Amino acid sequence: MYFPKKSYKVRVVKEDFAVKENNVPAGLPAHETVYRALRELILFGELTPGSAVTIQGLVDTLGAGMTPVREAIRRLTAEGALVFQGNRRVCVPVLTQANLDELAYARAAIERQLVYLAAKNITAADIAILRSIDTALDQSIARGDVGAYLRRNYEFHKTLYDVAKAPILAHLADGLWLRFGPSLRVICGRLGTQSLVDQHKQAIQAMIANNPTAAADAMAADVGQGMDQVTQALKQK
Amino acid sequence: MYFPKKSYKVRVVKEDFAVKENNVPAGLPAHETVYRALRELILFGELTPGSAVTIQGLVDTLGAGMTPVREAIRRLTAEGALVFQGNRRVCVPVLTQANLDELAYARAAIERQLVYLAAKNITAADIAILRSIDTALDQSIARGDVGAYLRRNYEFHKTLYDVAKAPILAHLADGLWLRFGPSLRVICGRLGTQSLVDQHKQAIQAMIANNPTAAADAMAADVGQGMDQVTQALKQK
DNA sequence: ATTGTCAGAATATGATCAAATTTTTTAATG
DNA sequence: CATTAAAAAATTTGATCATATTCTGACAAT
Repeated sequence: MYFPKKSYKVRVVKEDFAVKENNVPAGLPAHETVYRALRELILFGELTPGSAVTIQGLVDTLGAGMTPVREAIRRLTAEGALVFQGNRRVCVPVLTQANLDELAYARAAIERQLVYLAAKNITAADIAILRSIDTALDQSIARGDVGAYLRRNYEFHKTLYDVAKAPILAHLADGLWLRFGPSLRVICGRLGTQSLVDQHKQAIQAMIANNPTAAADAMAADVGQGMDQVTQALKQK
Repeated sequence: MYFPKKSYKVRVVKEDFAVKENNVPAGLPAHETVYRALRELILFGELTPGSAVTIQGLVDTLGAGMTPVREAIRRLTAEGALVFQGNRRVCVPVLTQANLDELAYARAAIERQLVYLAAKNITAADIAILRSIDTALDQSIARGDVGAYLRRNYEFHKTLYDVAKAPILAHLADGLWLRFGPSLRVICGRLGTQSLVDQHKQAIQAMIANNPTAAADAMAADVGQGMDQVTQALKQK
């Protein structure tokens, strides 16, 4: 006889102090949870370029099993957010100037098209959302809150990707964020939020004016500015 | 003092009998081997769009353990070569017309820059290699050998990526091949090699003439032609 | 149609073994 | 003796597998 519910309940009861404990699949599979956590660490956390990422370390930190951790690491390695170091170790990549040039080209090309498509689809409600994110972003800059700035900025771009309804291009763009995110984080942490500029308001204006090309140009310029900041900071180091 | 090389050598000699034993990783880790095998299956094998990919199936087929298979699948999912279907199933994605448009844009943009960079680096020896690949490619077409054509064509582009010395862009381009490879394969299998055209010779001429922009344009056109063929074939289905 | 049951596939864990690095020990030389 | 290079042990971490548990879709019975 087979009683899946029953046996599951028994298991939970047996460890019932652990109702929302770690190893009980709340809703998402563990490998997905670990992936998201590690992704956050890379984009916004303390995982700076050069940091070693160990399987055992994540097993301890996140309280997950080996297999899910392993899968999350492979996924992020495939996306370029982590690199193999020949021996079996994995770390957050350190970008060279040539790497940054590649990223700048790719980001400009992909982001331009995404914003072009987004501008053709965009609704008044979407614009309102973008505006509220941009306002929060400005406040983060004024407050000097680097972490909040990084998240808001990402959120702004990500919202446009959603509106574009181009899943492949959005996935590519997301992968590029993962690659230069750690470097951007370090730079901003060093320089603060004072020197930060963007083209978000120009892009919003162009979208309101129903001018996709102008919006695309604005965001391509925005991306270019961001990459330039990283490049400049890298030179001075 | 610490000399990793030395101690490594000693270790290898000590166990040198266990060269190709069963669960002893001969040269590459199992997860890497499985990844490459699965990648080949997707690019050139019988894994057509829509095919289901099961963990058990690969465990049986490739004679590997579950964990390495799992890792390979996650990697290829992150690269877009496979997709999750919400429930725990994984399959080779079926591309929509919109997807193909996204891919056409991304491939043209990335490939153009890669060829531009390659043309600036290229040596006479590289040109000779490209020519020999292109000759073999033409012979494959004449023979009507679809499998060989696909491999040669990939090899031609891949060689240019190497010459470009732009690892991030090359990785992106590689990921795009994985996405449209299965569709290309199906189309070629259906239509044969008769209608196949490319811009390889024009690109080679431009590189010999030391004209990176012309070479980049030629290969962007080549990519465009390829994507058009897939688009046309998809419409007729 | 709804519910219950089941087989099969996916998820996840911990154990085990192999590989890489650090630390310690040993030996040799000036 | 001190210094330093090599070897050996110890530690940490990665790779793999066997196994237990959970989930899903299909099918049968009402």
